[in-house]
Amino acid sequence: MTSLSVSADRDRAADLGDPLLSALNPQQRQAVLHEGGPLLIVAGAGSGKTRVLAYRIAWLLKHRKVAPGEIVAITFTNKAAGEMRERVTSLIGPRARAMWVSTFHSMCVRILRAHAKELGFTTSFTIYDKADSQRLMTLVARDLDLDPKRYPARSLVNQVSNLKNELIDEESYAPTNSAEKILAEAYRGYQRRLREANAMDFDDLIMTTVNLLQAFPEVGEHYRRRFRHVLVDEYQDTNQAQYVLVRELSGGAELCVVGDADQSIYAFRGATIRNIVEFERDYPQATTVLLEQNYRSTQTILQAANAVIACNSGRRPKNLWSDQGPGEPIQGYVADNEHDEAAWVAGEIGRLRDAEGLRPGDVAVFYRTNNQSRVFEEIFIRVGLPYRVLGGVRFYERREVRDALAYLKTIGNPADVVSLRRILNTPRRGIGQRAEACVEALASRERIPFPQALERCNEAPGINPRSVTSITEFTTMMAEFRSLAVDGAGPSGLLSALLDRTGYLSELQASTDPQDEGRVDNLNEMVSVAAEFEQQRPDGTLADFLEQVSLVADADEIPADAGPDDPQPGTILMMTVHTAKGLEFPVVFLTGLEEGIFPHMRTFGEPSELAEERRLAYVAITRAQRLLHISRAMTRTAWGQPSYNPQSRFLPEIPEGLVHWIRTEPSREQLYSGGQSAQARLASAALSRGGLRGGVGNRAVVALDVGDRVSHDAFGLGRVVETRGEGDKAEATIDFGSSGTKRLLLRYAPVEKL
DNA sequence: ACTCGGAAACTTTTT
DNA sequence: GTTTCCGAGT
Repeated sequence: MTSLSVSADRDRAADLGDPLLSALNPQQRQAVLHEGGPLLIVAGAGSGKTRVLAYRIAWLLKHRKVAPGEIVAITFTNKAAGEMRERVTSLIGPRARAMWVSTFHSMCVRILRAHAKELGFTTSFTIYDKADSQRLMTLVARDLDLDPKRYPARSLVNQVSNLKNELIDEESYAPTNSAEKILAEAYRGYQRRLREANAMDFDDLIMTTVNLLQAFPEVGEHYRRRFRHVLVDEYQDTNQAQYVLVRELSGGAELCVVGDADQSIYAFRGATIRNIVEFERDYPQATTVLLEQNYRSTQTILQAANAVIACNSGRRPKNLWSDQGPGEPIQGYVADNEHDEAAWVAGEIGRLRDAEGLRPGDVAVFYRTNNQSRVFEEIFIRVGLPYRVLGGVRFYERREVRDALAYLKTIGNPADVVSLRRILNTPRRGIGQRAEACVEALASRERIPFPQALERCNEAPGINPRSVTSITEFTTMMAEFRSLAVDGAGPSGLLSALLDRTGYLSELQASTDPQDEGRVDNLNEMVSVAAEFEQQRPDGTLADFLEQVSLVADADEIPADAGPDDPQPGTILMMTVHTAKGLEFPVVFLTGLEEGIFPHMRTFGEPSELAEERRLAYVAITRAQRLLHISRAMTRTAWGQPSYNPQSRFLPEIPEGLVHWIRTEPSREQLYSGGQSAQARLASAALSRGGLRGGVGNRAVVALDVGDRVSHDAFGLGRVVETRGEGDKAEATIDFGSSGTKRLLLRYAPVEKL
């Protein structure tokens, strides 16, 4: 669209006098008003993407005579879907409820449930998550007598997942070598078992929907006729299967996709950046709108982000800008080690709190990998700063919760063998491996499904009569639960009944393990979740409940935005950079900027993976609104051994003038004089006693020369290849043979000269 | 049938 | 260093 027509649109908006448009900048307005061909909105970080999507939908409903039922808006997260629905509702009222605003996966479940029969499933099919899939694949691999060392179930599941993301089903997969032939066999066995279990895994939800739309033309036609507008959020995160799904759905619709190639950080899950990069080739009639004005950060922060991402080659140039002015410089810190880094972060937060009333809730700490959170937790506890770690073990991944859900799944879908086998002997009721194997043998001999073999367990060859009794008791109990469900017991009633009747709850309550107390709490929470579900959806079925639980990772992990006037101090949020995507914070600490950490060691070999690490850095930087801190540690304990890491390549990519370095790489004199580090200051300030690790960094330095043979606690025997520096800074490059060649800072490395 | 101990692994994870 | 999984022992 030309700028001429933009101004024409603006005039029309003025004519209409609609306040919807006055809150938008010209590019945003163009995106909202665009009519006709496919639309690509390239939305830089913080450029008001969600607002544009919501306003566009509101505009469609209000001014273009589009009915809510003719719109489908697809997101990746439930949170994004919820936010979008809420924003549209606040713009145009409750009419918005008839729209389809959902995640890829829940949209697909909705379609699949409606057509389950055609596909050979019942409407209450079970959705398997990664853990379920892995258990199922373990069964398949055992069936095929695969060596679990050479073909771990984990790896097979991942490979199958990749194939499904490429829409290659088990029939069309053409193996070309022996390893692939094994994979093909595993794939077929896995799909057969899924069908027998009346279950689909996450990737099936997408692939099967595509197959459905393509194999049943009248079904595809139905949805193409229904949807006049298809909108897709975070388009850079779509994989091949989702790409085709969107194509199939939008055949008769106006398509609008929003995304930012520079924020594509999920390639490892199958997302392919090509979908957004090649949008204009896929859809030659496409119009592209570029949103570059940022409403989140200071110009300083944006300049840093722009400079770093510009180092990626082959990208569409984009220049984020802000009218907020330069703001404060970025604060940089080079720490001695990860404890010192954490101490600096803690000290800085304390200082900002005292000096300018910063609330902990305004602060976020980012790191590349989860294990980096520990040192921060330690120091925050010690100095008394309130914090929360995002993204640990999730509620629905806890053992007791999964057990309870497995009961519900087995009740709702008797064919679900993975859930059935999970609870068969949980809590312990004397049905061990031996008994299970006997039933399994019966199943394969009679060529009947496992649940049926369980019913006929007395026929199982070589089974212990005591096991038969236990199994009969178990199957009777499950039948009772099913009749409870048939008689109208809701999920919460069923849950309470089974937790009680199975003895699961009483076993936990009787336990002396302190962890089990929390498990009881979690199960109570589970019952509350179920009760809440019944209240919200009185006619919701057990399958509906299980669907919600399977497709909603965690409802409210991130506390609602408090806002600057909130008297609540809030808590510091700690998370990986991946988790931070889509969030924003007044003050951000981006930590661990070291080669091997960020960018991660595993990405070194692959330029495309390094480019993704850089995008990750870009995402991290653009989360900061007002003040960004960046830091790195000279040495860091990894896998129990200290290692020296040079600065991250991303650091020198930030223009020098933007960063104020509080502390740089210490000179030798400073190292000798000891002081100056945040860790040392914190220790001398006597914030606590005894907690600081005295051992680290105080090792006597071994004098080494090239050619010396050494022994290392972890790496074993090695030979010195090169030495550099002296005193506390002395390093040596040592070839450990099969353990690889390492560069070690001798002050820290546990090496002995032989 | 269960428990304990040693070996091995070990990025990121919206569904 | 920490966690997870498998196998041997009780």
